[in-house]
Amino acid sequence: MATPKSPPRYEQILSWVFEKRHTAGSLQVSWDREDLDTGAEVLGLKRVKNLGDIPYTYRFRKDMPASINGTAPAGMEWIIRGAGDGKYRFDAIPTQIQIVPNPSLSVTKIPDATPEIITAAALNDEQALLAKVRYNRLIDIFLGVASYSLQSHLRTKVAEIGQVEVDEIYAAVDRYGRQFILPVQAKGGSDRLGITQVEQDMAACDVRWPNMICRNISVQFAGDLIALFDLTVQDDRVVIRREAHYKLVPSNEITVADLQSYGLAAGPEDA
DNA sequence: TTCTAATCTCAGACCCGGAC
DNA sequence: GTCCGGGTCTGAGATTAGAA
Repeated sequence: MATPKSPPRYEQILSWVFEKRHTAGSLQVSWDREDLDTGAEVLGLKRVKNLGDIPYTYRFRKDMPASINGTAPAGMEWIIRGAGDGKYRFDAIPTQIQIVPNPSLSVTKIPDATPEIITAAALNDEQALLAKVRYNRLIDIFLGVASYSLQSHLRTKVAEIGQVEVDEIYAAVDRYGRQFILPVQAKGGSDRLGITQVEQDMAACDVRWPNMICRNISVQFAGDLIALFDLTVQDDRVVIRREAHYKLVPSNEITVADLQSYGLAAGPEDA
């Protein structure tokens, strides 16, 4: 009989930290970076050279190990939040809905204005997605505002959270002169969008642009469509304020019937 | 057996804050 | 103002699993 495969090193270490720090009934479990080293040592595992990769993996890439999530009260799940430099906290929060494109939503065709050279040169899905959103002004179309790309891959430090990265930041103004700051996360490949990401983006914008209204935008490829989400956090849950699907096509493929089928877009002031 | 996809891991880039 | 070290995350190579 084959020996059952042991869980990956990251999972064993994180589970050990949780088990060591968790007390029955508690909904918050604080721990720090050094615990990961201790865990590896106690478990007789090779030391992980990049300790920060462990929490990052279970915050943004993978599901929380079942050995940890299994201890959450009914209807809840554990997430990892930053709690300052080198400090983290497991928080039990209501089970999150997956932010995935709704297949029953209508599709709006947009004349594709992406320069061919950009499409050809994009190195990965995320880069291609952000370029298509930028060149086709999908943020403007989605929110009904005039938006301007401010910075790509903004990295900043937020007290109580730690380092935060936003894929792209837009500044925008609506017809009433209200100014918005729009953190945009492009999701593709194995990355997933969760409450941690949305909270971090909002916190970063709050620190850097306290006088502007923050709107969290997520963009995803959905087959040949681009899905845009306006997200927020309510009662510890990421919720979709608005969602729209766009298909970039040559302009001669858009018919009058297509145009007549589109309703009037709601701007952020209508949401 | 070979190929492909998924997963795991870590070197290096980068940001930030503290020390000087 | 500059340097340096700590911390975080990306991107990609290595490894493993599954399919053909």
